[in-house]
Amino acid sequence: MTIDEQIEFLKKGTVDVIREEDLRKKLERSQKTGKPLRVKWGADPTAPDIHLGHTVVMRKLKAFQDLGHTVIFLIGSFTGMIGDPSGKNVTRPPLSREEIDKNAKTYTTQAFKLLDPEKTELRFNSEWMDEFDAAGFVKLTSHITVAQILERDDFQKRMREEKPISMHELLYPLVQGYDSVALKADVELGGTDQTFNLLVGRSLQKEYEQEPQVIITTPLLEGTDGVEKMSKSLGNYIGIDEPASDMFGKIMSISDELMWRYYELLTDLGIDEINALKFKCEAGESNPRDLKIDLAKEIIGDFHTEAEANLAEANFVNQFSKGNLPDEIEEMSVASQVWRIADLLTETGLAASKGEAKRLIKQGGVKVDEEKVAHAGIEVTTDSNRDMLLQVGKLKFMKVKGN
RNA sequence: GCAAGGGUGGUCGAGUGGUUAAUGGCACCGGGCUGUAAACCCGGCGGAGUAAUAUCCUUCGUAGGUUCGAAUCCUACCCCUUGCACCA
Repeated sequence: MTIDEQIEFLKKGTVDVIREEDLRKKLERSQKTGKPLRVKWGADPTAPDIHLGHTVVMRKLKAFQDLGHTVIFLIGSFTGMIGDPSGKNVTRPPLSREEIDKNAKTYTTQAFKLLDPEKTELRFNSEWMDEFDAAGFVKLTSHITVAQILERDDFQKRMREEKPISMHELLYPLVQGYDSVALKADVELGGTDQTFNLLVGRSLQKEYEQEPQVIITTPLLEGTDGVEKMSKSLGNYIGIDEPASDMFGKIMSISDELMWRYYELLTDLGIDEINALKFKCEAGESNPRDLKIDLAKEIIGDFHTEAEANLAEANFVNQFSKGNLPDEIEEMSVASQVWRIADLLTETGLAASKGEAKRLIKQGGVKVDEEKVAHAGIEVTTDSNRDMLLQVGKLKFMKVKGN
């Protein structure tokens, strides 16, 4: 690839590259000297579950690796105590060494589903942050001004709204920026919410007389609801270690509109290819369901085998397109007795409370042995000789047997 | 410490004595429709109880109190926020 092609390749699906000339310079030098670029990516050690949202930036890191560069996967073992200021943060209790190691291990195991371990360097920022004494740290803070830090959008916003900003929160961007100094990073990647922090890295590197890093930001992926950004706490995420069938189902349930966004940010298809698909879809030549199936298989392929992806598809078609029962249904045994149906639903956990069970029945969402339950007064008998099939809605199935 | 504002159901956010288990949005759940677990439409969304009603219980930071009746008024306490405090 020529340098121009490399830049195009690296720019796809990003929001900002600051600055492109710097990137070109670095790429050229790397090509000439054969020395790979050091591409930094930082992660918080408190939330080791990677979801598709994280993979947007990870895919970009992979792109760098494909060009021969080195990814530095930085675990913010020190910064984790602060938490990136978002307005709601409070100081977090420091994690123990063991917890951090454990989370880091989970993190890397998941990350290496996409990244090449051979070209990845794992680091922790407590390596250098723990070295600081108070005097040293004060000295570090002297490299940036209050005004510079307060420029950050959410600080501005909180000042305007008279919301609190704790002193330690101001330190977060500073420490993250210093990490770039310590690592001599050439490039740092992050979501658009990281722009400010990444820029601090640039200016600190200048302060320390290093060549400033190039900053590349990627969009924040919307979660399955299509509105909020994907996050675990909002429950709108698709985790990358979820079973293929779960991933398949979740991807099929995103809106048709959101599908395009996922195509753009979560697959290797080029923009032109995606536009072609979109065009065909609008022209009625292909239907969104099939495109969504392709998308699901494409994404699942990154984290599971092809066979698993195909099986997930087959199960989906079987269950939802054809309305058949799923292949695998959870089994459970309960006391052999006469049950009022609502009691059995709560006993098996298919309903959280009797009130909910009755509501579900009233709304026509409960079936026993594929027969709709008419009202909550119905009684059923469990015994050990046969399985009774309970069904709540379209997704919950259970075989129940007396013991 | 002083002054002011605030703590409501998964979340955001109304509500300042009585049809308030508490408007509305979001999330979520069920049904309908469909080429999709999309969109759209309808319904639900504290617990117990009933076939269904009835009924009962618990809930608006905590604990008391006033009242026939309180998320709403009073008292104390806890927590959060902003401002003030020196130079004046």
